[in-house]
Amino acid sequence: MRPGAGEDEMNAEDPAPQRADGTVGKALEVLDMVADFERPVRFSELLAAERFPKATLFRLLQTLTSQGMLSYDPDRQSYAPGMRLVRLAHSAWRQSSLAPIARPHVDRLAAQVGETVHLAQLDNGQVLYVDKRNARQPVEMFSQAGKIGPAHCTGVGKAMLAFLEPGPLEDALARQSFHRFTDHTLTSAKALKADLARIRARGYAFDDEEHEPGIICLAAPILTRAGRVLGALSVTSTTERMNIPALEALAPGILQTAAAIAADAESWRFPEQDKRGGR
Amino acid sequence: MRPGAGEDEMNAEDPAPQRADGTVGKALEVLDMVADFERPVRFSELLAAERFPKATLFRLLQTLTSQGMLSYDPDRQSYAPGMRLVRLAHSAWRQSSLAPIARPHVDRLAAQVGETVHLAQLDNGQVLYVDKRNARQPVEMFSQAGKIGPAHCTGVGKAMLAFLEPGPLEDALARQSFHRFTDHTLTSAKALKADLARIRARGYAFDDEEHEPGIICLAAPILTRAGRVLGALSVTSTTERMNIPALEALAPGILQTAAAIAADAESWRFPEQDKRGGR
DNA sequence: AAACCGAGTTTCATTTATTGGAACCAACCA
DNA sequence: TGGTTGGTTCCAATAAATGAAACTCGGTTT
Repeated sequence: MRPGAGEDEMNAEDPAPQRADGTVGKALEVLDMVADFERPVRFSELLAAERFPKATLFRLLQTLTSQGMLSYDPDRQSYAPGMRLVRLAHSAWRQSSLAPIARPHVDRLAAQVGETVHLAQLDNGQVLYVDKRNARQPVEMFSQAGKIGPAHCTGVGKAMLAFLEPGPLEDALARQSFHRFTDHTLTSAKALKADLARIRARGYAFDDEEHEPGIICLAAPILTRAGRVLGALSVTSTTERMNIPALEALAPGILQTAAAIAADAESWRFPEQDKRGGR
Repeated sequence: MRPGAGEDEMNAEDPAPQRADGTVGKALEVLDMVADFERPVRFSELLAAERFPKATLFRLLQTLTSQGMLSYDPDRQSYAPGMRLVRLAHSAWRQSSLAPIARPHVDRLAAQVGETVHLAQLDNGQVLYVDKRNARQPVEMFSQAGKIGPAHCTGVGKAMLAFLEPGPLEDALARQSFHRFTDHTLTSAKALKADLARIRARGYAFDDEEHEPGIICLAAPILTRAGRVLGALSVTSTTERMNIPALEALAPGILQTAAAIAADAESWRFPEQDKRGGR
């Protein structure tokens, strides 16, 4: 089994979502659980929320804490994601995300259109924002990079879904909540697929107030020459300032930027540096 | 053994640095190793760099990859930190770091002094930058937040070390490389301790070109009322634009900001929200 | 004050996953 | 063709994870 390969021919009917490779998988599941709470969480809350037996959960938490992946506040007796994650994520962001490569292009586009620009990637069927240029105020750091969002009702999400292979697409669709955020939200796989077909034909996606009322956006996928989805790029505005046709006028610039990012990403090779960071 | 507690009375002579709780520890060690390379890394490179036997390392990598903690590029046959880390770090940054609480204060200070401002915390004896305000251009995202640096030769590092308890201090000192970056770098624990005493007396630290030539900074610790080190705050400039006395003139503002952050951090309690993110 | 409680922690025999030496496979040289 | 490197798989030995139950410790209740 090659790690990266996207197994097409897995049994289509595995009962449990077949997570958890051994102990490490469980530990990471706990880690996710703590992170999902978005606030310090107590042992008993985790215990209630999870299938692990007391003692097991306890040891898992201990291990993660002693490893710095979680931090424990003895006063409040609560766990929170630890700073080691931030350190690790720094590396991840720098070398696995599109952000460093795309930065100059995103900067240019943002300056050009004067609206908010998002750069996103697909992570487990969810949209993961990896960079953002806010028209005015300085970038909100992590509060945006690292944030996840739904794919079924965002421009970047749909732009990426539209160009997925059938296998990964089904997988991603299965992970959508299809939660209705607004009147315009597409709330079924069928409706979404119809839109995806249009997006594929058109080359870019709209979000016409599907996620938040008053917020519209145009998004283009970032694709390798071979057609693999790398990410997506979007320009967001409000119905007050703009409308869909006005956004569409920006499409050429956005598509061009997306293409430029794709080209850079593909030609990118890591310099064969041999120096190690000064630890 | 309470997870968070800083065991004072552990046998002072454990031979190996006693890492690795079980499998999870090993997996995380591999993760760190991959991250430390700061570039995609091949199986054999990791194998050479590490004590794990081939098969073990292989399985560890498989597990981490299938969990999304690493990404694997089949073409180049190389591993890199995965996007799941970015997602997790987002949570960590938001709730475990000082950054969200400190933001308004950091903003204000940055506007006031017109120089680069850093917010840092101590992570395993290293300085971990959690936020940054760049005098001019928009914030460099992760490229700064999540970055680690040496503690022995940076303003924020020394400001934090100076107010550590003897136990944690010794631990942190033992982790310093004491690498000489410039002529001014303090390269021994003895010299550093002398400086820490001055810092403790003075209330703030200088970095007088100890890390980079031409770069000077003034840093203040962020302390709880009880005296526990939460982090540090610094204003950085260049010898071209400023000098040490000029920086010292900014000290009151920096100290005041640090105090304000500490006060906010201490009064901060997480709102007892019960809603969960819309997964 | 004694009994009770519930959250958190530890123990220990049982079960299970991890381990790693060795064999294997597939390219790529020479 | 035969050697070599780089990566993957096997499987019996082993070490680690497991989880039911017992325990501890503050704070309640009766």
